Amino acid sequence: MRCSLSNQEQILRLLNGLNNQISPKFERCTGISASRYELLHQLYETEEINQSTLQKAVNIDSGAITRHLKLLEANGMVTRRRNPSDNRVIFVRLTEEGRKQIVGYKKEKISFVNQMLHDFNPEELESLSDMLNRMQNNIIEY
Amino acid sequence: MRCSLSNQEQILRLLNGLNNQISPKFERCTGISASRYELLHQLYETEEINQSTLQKAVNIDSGAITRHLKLLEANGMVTRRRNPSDNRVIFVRLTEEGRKQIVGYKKEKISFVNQMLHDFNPEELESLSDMLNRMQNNIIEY
DNA sequence: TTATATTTATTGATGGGTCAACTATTGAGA
DNA sequence: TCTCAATAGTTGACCCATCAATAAATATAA
Repeated sequence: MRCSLSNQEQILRLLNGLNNQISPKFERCTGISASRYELLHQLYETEEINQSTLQKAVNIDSGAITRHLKLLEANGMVTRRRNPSDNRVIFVRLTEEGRKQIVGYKKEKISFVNQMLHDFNPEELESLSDMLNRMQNNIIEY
Repeated sequence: MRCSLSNQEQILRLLNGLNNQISPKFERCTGISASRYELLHQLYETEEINQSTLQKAVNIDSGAITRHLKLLEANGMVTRRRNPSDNRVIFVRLTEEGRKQIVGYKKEKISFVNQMLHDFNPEELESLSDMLNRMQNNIIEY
């Protein structure tokens, strides 16, 4: 019944539950985790990028970025080199192999998303996207 | 720019990013993790409940339930006993101490959620809640 | 009854995330 | 110039989730 939960409180519960459901299913369907996919996708769109801007784009901790990239490098998906003019930063880029692989991942991702949102019309997608962004902004200072 | 991402694909990215943001912030503000809160809340609403129905309500793995409860039991928040008429199942209930504590958590949670959704009108909440549920249903078979 | 299947809970291995402490490099001001 | 602050990345400790393998109790069917 859950009658004692306000609509607002429900949202949080739904979000958390939904994410717990999505993560393993996404990975099963696509062969890659959602964060890892976003990371690769980000790399796919730019020639070369440093880790801290990558981190901001993907919304995970810099420690997590480091570990992802070390693994991807070991798997030959990515190469890294220091910025010669600033030895603190590291430039990351996809290898040829990596560029090929991500195409396959993208296909799987799209088909997963299509299923998940198959009954959403464009206005709903727009509105959902807007609301998610607003939530994120509303807690940005915490 | 992210021009190459369809609206549908964006949603998944937003959801993942949002959850990564929410989890630590929720915990900082309320003093408890979102899943743990839901678990306690569920217990708050029923006298006594067994772990497998608890698991379905909170949407996490049964292993996670076990570990949460062991910790909560160690902290004196819950008690557990076997069902005398079926020794496989374990009944869980809040202690008096637990009931007191959760009231405080609930206050913190509500204020967090109020901030996160402060600019949402009732129709939006309704619609958001509906869409999240639909997404969950759409991937239920995966 | 006895063998088999199902259900409930637990545990270990693994992966992904945070935070905080640390190193190394660069930048800026006295 | 020299010191101090800021920035980029790495690492270890920790939490929370999944999955797969297990144990124990019960249900089912031959």
